[in-house]
Amino acid sequence: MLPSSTVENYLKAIYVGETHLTAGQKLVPMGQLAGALGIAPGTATTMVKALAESDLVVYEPYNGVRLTAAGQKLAARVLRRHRLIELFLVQVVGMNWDEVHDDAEQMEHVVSDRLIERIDEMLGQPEVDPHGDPIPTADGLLPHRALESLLTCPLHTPVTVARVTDQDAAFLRFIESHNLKPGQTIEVEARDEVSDSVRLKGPNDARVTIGARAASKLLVTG
Amino acid sequence: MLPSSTVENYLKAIYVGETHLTAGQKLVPMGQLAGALGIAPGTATTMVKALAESDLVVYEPYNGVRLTAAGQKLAARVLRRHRLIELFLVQVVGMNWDEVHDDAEQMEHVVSDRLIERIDEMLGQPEVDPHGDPIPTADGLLPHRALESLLTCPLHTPVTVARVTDQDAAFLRFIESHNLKPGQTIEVEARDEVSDSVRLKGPNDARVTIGARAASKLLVTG
DNA sequence: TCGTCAATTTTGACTAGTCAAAATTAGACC
DNA sequence: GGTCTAATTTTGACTAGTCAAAATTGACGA
Repeated sequence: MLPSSTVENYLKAIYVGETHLTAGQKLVPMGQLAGALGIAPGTATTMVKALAESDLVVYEPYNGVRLTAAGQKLAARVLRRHRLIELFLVQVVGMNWDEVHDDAEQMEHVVSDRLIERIDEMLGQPEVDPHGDPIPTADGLLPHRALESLLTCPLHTPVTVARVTDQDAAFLRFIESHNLKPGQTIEVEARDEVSDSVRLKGPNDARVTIGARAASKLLVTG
Repeated sequence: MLPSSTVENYLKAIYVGETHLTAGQKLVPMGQLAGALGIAPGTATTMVKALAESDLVVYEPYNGVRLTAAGQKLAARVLRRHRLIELFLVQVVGMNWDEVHDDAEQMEHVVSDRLIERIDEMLGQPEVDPHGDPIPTADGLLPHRALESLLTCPLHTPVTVARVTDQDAAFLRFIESHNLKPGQTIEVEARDEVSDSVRLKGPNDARVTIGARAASKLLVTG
């Protein structure tokens, strides 16, 4: 049976949740899942039990949940659709990268495989979406790149922005207005623990100082 | 409150149903509505009563249902989205006209107004979709063209195909393979009551004979 | 006027998904 | 060990949408 939008959203949230687990953890806590989906905790419990019944997840009461191979495959499929659609809306339709998330969120559940593969073809089998998030392949593999954040990359060394891990529209507009979008070359000039900030040299030698929290969301390659 | 996909589908079906009413009729019968939506008759009754409660339709028990002004506006909006999306998928994405219906059917309920208006702009405020179906304007007006079908147009006179009123993929492929798509110029050479058929001269003087039922679905302008 | 029949409505039941609030549990702390 | 707390699960209830089957209605012909 084909999964409902709701099921797809649960799987996607668990998938993403798993990638955010801190070392040693293997399960996504129910509270976190409920928070990510914006639903009541009890609802998450009920639904996850049903997902476990369908062998899409492994559920350990009071501990949390993780995807089975089948669940992973479905989640990757949804993520693939989401990211291809985002890139399509930016590249082909000409929307801004800060306004495509919601449409992609809806479309990912309804468009046909044929349309998705047509989009993939038009875009030339892209590897990343407009935010630099990797696009799972058609057979469910998520290409992994080892990236550093602006909090950990070397100082005074040119690096290229590769990924922005926050979809908030206002944040994305900030990034864009300071020429910090993926592809741009920048340099970390200084980090300051006390003020909790990072000073950057952007293109055209423009300087910006951003908070550590924001800096952690900008991933770069050397 | 924003209407659910289900409500939108009911309104759309009633809207289309109203245009198919034979002279003198003012209401769409419940059975026809249920048939068009592929649901049980009782379900249609229940839902239509709810729609009446929201002042989207006027419901006369045992007689049928019709849209109020508010219902019409919503239905036209959905139809506009559907047809713009179909044209977009053909024109921009390069899909075939016989394979866009289902995607449009789903997408019409979920894409943002912003995306729709962007599409409208890309396509240059088109008036008709790939099947020649008119696209309602943003304020809910459905441009009307007086068209004749191949059953009523003059014989031995060049006419231009303007609209194909059947979304069935096999039918559309047939039309396409015989060069009878909207825009093509053809001529009715003969009609035969007894054999229930119509003989056409297509482009390149190709001859085709089609049934009256099929002929009634091809609308032309002089 | 009456019966018949097809269309329509009503009824009762079911699924998916959700919440609020009460009950429970695991783990941390003393 | 005992206690407290925060997270989690359970419970009961609700909404939207659906169906099958029984009951009703209205129109039509005899």
